[in-house]
Amino acid sequence: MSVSTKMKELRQKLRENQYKLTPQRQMVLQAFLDHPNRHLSAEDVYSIVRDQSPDIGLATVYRSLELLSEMNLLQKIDFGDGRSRYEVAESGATHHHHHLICLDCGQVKEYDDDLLEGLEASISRKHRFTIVDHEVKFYGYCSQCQAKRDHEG
Amino acid sequence: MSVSTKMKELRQKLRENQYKLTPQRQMVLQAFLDHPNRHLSAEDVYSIVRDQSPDIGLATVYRSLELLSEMNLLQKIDFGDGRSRYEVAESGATHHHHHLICLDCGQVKEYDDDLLEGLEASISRKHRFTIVDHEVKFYGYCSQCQAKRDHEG
DNA sequence: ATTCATGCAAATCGTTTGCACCCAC
DNA sequence: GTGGGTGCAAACGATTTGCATGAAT
Repeated sequence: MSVSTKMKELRQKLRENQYKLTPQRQMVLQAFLDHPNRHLSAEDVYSIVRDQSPDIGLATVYRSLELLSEMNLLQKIDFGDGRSRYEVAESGATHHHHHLICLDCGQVKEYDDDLLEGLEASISRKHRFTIVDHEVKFYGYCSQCQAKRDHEG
Repeated sequence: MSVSTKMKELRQKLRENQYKLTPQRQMVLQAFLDHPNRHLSAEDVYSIVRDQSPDIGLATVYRSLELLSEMNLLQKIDFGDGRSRYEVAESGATHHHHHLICLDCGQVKEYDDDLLEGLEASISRKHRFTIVDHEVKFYGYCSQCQAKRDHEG
């Protein structure tokens, strides 16, 4: 649970896959550790990392994000806003959280999911489809924006 | 349920919103009626419509897709393959289907959803979030691709 | 030393937009 | 007739790629 746990995981997984441990890759992962509960886009990461290391290239950020996702250190998510976003992947394989996306302010809330595991099994059987992952998004209005809407009629 | 039902709906909704009924808009909708159970991208529609009307512009297809979605005749979906896809929207407001996406061949199967309505209510209450829509995707392997994988080990 | 990673700029791809002409109303 | 719609080409924004240099092993 210490700050360096994920970083050690990075070190180890890079070695396993014969990739090199570069400062850029560490910095990209660190950006996520420094901004928990956020869903950073490539540009977000670029701007965070550039504060510390102005010479880093945006392409390197993209390449690092892809690599970290392949190694399951990051999870790529798509909120339909035209750019990919990423978050630190949960270690436990199947049990992850999903998102409540506000259609007004764009805020993304997380919610923990337990209820879909059973559903998976029945769908899997019924459709002869081996399910390895699922993704659930709820669209609506957060309490603030809902209040706003109530006022405006 | 006849072929022209949706087309009449188009005519009516265009009028309601003071938009004009053009052959291009009709042809775009017709492309979906002629290809049921498919999830057409803008390029797909463009190539279908161009057979009949070679002078149509891709931009017009995009503009029609946007308009038809706004009027809830089409539903925009995102399978994360880098392009937006569309399908004819279900008339009943809340009850729609979801998708099983094969990670190998990319095939998309549909499945009917009944079970999430109850879930919505409890999430809505717990998170103070007014839910207006949801989207569920299951990722995995269709029976053919699963068989292939079993052979290859 | 070797191999892989980086930074930069150019290329790519889906989608959007500006504009002059055209057509549904 | 007029205002919105179209086709075309150019612009756009996110992401990818080619290539020469640089750094981790």
